[in-house]
Amino acid sequence: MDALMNALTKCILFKNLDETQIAFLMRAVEYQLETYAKSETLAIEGDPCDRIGVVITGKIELQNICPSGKVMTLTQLESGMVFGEAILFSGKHTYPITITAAAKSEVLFFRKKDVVHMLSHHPMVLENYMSLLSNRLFMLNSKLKTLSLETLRQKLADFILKEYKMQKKLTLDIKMNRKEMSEHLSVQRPSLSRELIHMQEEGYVEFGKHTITILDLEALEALLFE
Amino acid sequence: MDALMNALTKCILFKNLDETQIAFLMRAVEYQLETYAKSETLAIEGDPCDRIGVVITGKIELQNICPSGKVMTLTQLESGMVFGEAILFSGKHTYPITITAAAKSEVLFFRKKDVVHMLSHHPMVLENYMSLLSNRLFMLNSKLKTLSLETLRQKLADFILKEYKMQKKLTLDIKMNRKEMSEHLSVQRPSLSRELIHMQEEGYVEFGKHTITILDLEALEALLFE
DNA sequence: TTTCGTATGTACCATAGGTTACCAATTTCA
DNA sequence: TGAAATTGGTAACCTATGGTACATACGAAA
Repeated sequence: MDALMNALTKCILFKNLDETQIAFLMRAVEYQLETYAKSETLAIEGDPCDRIGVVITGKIELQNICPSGKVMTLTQLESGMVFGEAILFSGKHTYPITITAAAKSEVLFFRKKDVVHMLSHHPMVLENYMSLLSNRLFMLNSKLKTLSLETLRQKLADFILKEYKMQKKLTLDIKMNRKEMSEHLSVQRPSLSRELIHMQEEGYVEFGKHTITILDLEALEALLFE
Repeated sequence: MDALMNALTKCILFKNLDETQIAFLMRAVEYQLETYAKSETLAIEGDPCDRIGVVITGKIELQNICPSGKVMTLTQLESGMVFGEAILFSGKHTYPITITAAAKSEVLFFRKKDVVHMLSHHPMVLENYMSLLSNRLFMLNSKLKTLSLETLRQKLADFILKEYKMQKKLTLDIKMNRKEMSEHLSVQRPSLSRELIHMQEEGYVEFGKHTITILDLEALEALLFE
């Protein structure tokens, strides 16, 4: 039970609640604690879904399994992390992906009615749940914006401007090496090198191994709207 | 007040509530009804946001305004439609876009505390709000998946397979003409024609003006995972 | 039927960027 | 310090697709 409470206090749904409050909530609802062996499947795409899961121990993977059998791992979930929270309240009540245990794992499940009970009886849980959905929406939106950039130059400009917003200085420290950077932007490394050089030649930026200096901020911004 | 109730009964937040219930809720919370002239700005990117808006009359536009001044209209909202619902509960409390009135409009605003009041006092509103966020998440997810397809061939395969799922037959009726179809896939019309022909030559499909016949379903699916 | 307009296919070129191979520079480790 | 491994830049090549212009075919109206 220690591991359980440990995971729940880390869980974003119970943020800002202390152990007493969590214990109180848990006594008021039903839940299912299930154990999975390594490589065991929790659910495959299309399976009905009427509850959310909270990872207590182990490691859970969300995967896209193609008809050809190829597996793409989308995310790994660890102790305290939640899945299924959007399916519960959406129109579609089936898993859009496959869920497997990457290690021996314990998962705590709440049915919709119990989730609703917690939401309506504890304002903080409601707030947390809404934050979870909202923040995920924001993240997706920004991913979408990034993906909708057409040229490598635009992707680079977007990347540089985002760093600028975070670092708030014209000479940016770049933690990644070129390989990592190219993967981050999902382009080829030589293509990245080439474009960096072109942008330097054209006076947008100057770069070193682990720095990029913005020379023409406005021009960079303008690139995103061509 | 007639227009107001008319809009609210259409509003997704109050789905499955009758007028009496809506009126009851409205009496329990504060709200602001504001009027905007055509072209008036409700909020610009970066403005603080601590309330959601419901369009009562008129037409509201969500726009992305570039530093260069270029305006991209993202969506038009009409009577009953909601905006700001994700900002309210996300970590960031500023508008990520600009909002303007495309016509003389009335908008009803609820502050966060009033939204929370409605959510926690009426389970149906809670359910509706969650559905709204969840469904939007799903939509974005599927958009993201579509956008992440790299080649025109993959986009086409994805399009055809989606139609197949909906129409559940191998000979698909295509309502759009080529121009509309190319815009839907955001590619050039001649490029689309070219690729359709290649895919026909290679035995994936056969097509006519307003039909596409799937010849090799598995091969089409395989295209998406290359 | 003829004619005009629109939808569609075709052809051609330009270009971005993937792919690969290679070399130089730097780092790491013995 | 020297050798091997890693990293970054360079170059050559190729393909997908955008862009444009044009031809053809079809459908509607006169």
